[in-house]
Amino acid sequence: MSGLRERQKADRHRRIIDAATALFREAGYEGAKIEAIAAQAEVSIGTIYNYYQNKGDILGAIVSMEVNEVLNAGRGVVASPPANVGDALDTLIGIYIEHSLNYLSKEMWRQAMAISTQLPDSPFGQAYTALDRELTRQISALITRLQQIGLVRPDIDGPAVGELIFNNMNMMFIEFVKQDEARIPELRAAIRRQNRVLVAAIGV
Amino acid sequence: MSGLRERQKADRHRRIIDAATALFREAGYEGAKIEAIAAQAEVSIGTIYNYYQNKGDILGAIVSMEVNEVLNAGRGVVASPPANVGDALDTLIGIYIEHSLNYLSKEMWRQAMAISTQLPDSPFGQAYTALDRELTRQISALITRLQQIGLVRPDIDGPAVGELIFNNMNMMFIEFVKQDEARIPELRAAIRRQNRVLVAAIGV
DNA sequence: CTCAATTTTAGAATTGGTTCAACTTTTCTT
DNA sequence: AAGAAAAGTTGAACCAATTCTAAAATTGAG
Repeated sequence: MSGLRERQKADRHRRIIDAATALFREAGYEGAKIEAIAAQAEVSIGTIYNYYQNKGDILGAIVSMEVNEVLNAGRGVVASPPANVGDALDTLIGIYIEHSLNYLSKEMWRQAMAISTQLPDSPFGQAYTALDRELTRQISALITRLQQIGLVRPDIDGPAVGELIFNNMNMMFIEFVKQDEARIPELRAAIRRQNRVLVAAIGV
Repeated sequence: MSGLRERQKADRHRRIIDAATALFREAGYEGAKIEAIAAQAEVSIGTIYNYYQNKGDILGAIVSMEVNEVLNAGRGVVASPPANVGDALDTLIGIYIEHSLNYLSKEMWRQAMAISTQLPDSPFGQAYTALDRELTRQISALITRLQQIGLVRPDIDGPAVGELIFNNMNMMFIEFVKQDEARIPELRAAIRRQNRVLVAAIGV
């Protein structure tokens, strides 16, 4: 199992990701040449393509780590949400949005999203779709939780509402990363406004 | 004004678009090489790049025509909508979705959407964002129209609801084009289900 | 311990979008 | 109608992602 080859492989994986993370941030996705990533990771170009199918998959590995962190952070809110539908949603969405630029620049997000629609069947494309689904599920889970607490009407279609809220938030986030000058507070305010009608409709 | 040069220019534009449309459909976006488009349009590679900044802008020109047609078709619904909030929304959204694959394949949509997030400042990126905004406006206009008719409560925030509905529909459409096996009736049914809560909430 | 099988690496070759400097065509001026 | 200026065209050269194949390293059987 854990022979020399295994350790070397893990080590090379880490070196490639570290090099790519640094270069993507410094030079942007397009600006980070595979040759440079290979050089910085002390690995050949061929090796990179042995580990990742294409440049996008390297970015994908980084994005996946980021989204998983966000999902983790969200679990706390679902477990014990603020005692008010509007605040509960705003808190969860706030976690998603506020974390989003910790490790990834807007340009990296743009590229990641573009690749996931361009190549939906690539490893990263599938992983990204799965992550979106988990985020949707988490929002639906929050609605369900609020129904249990008695803050949301029990006859509400939780999954449908969760999808609606996630899809709207996601599109708003896409527009947000497309505009370099857009700011997080305005994004959150816009989403709150959009959710208001819904919050009024589903609250007891 | 309408000298020889103008006519030649218009003719070359048309030839390039015709060649690209044919080749994109035959070989897919990636499969349609610029060299082949140039050959079929009886124009040199350089000329193509004189008319369009990059390959994506050629696809962009085709997508824009398609979306404008859809916007036009939607105007009729806004002018005289079905006498029921749910049906009105479903009819408008139905027009968008049913028209969507008339000229463009799913693969072409994927590429177009990817490019618009990847290069939001390219001519096509900006045009695509503008088209999305117009679609959003049209949905909001429908809500406003329904308020005038007295089918939607007058205190409802029409623009916010329009954004919510468009953003949800758009994300659903993105997922739809990402899956080659997804079918239009199921897409429409899923969107109807998501909109149901909202429809109930805004109806008088 | 040795060596053949297997896995992995290296980097040169390929590919296809994009750029650019030289050449043509059209238009304008007189 | 001639010549200069402006506008547009051309395709070979460039660049960076990806592919391919020969060479190197690791493993495990005997």
